[in-house]
Amino acid sequence: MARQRAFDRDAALDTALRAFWARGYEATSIADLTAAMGISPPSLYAAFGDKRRLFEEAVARYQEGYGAFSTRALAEEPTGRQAVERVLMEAAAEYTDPGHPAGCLIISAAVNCGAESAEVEELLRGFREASKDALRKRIDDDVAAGLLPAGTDTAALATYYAAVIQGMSTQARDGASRKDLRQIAALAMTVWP
Amino acid sequence: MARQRAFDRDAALDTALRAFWARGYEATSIADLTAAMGISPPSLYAAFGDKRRLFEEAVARYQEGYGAFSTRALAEEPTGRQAVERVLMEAAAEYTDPGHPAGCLIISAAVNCGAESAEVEELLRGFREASKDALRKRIDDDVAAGLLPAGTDTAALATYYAAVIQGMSTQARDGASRKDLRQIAALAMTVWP
DNA sequence: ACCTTTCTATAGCGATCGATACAGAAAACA
DNA sequence: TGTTTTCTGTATCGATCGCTATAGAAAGGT
Repeated sequence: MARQRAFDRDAALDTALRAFWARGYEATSIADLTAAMGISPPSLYAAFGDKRRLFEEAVARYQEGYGAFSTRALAEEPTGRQAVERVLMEAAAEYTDPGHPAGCLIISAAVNCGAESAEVEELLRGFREASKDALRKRIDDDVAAGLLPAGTDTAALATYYAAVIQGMSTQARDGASRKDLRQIAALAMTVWP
Repeated sequence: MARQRAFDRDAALDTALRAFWARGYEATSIADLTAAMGISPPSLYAAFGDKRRLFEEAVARYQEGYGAFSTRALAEEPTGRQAVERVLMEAAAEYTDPGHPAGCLIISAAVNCGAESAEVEELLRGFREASKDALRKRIDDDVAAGLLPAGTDTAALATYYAAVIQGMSTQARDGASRKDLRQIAALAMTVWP
């Protein structure tokens, strides 16, 4: 028996996610967010807590949506090689999709953080490390399956592909085309032992 | 016939450069800078103009100092291949030097900028594009010298190596070791045609 | 129609942002 | 030593930061 919310919480969260994606955590002010979401500060705080929790929720939504291609590729492809190749190719497509900001939110949204939001930077850093570990586990599978020679330095390979993906995100934010990123991905796959 | 500056302008600029390098342009406040440089705001403004000009001067100093290894490598090595390999190997060393902040200032100091400092972001973006062009010109030399087959997509190679370098910077800022970066560099060189 | 509850918008909180007005202090010249 | 000039620190400017107190508006239950 009470008044109900006048805005679509999910749509507002998606708008906030895109704002953080485009400009980063600290550079996106509450005023920017409320203007983009079409609501006033008290509505934002009532629905999402505070700026940090809104960001964390936006990151979670990103991981389940725009950024889920990576987890899907690693889970669905039969071999580590195919999984890595698909991650790279889908990243090339996703990072240059004109329907949303360029690059990867996890990689680029909390790079320049002051001391007060160092924890936000650390949060994304943790997700990046988790992605690298996921790559490595999948490459380890190929060693276990005999598709890669025993003794292959899978950690080095995973670090290499993580770096390539992060470079692709930076290139995309600098204006590289989908074709540019596909060529990076194709060249990076020639490294596979 | 007047009072002279009580602080070392060069040392203060180096301190500011390191602060920007560690936290980024917007996240480094005037209060942070004056505290690190050991001077008061009026002294900073008298010596360097304003925050943006101080940053631009810090970037110029970076390019002539910590970041000059890249220009040197491209100029001094006899072939494009050796030049690119040396850039990657020296980047691995430089990005993880414990004597200064990790990674590359040009790549990481102006990623999350608000609308008001978009020009700063654009400045570094331009330097990144110039670096990529310099890589390409050096790779073109190898095609002209017959070291690479005619018709080699040198732009794609340059974009690839630029992406790898940017990924190395991100990895270094995330805590990767010098050995990690050397392995990325070595793997990246196996792509060379 | 009334009451209760939760949403909404306006306005403003203290803190910090980049940048300065002001006055005192120090160095080179007379 | 006195004058001039520029540097120095304190204290503060208006604007913006993240966030919230307050009061009015809207929706469900009776």
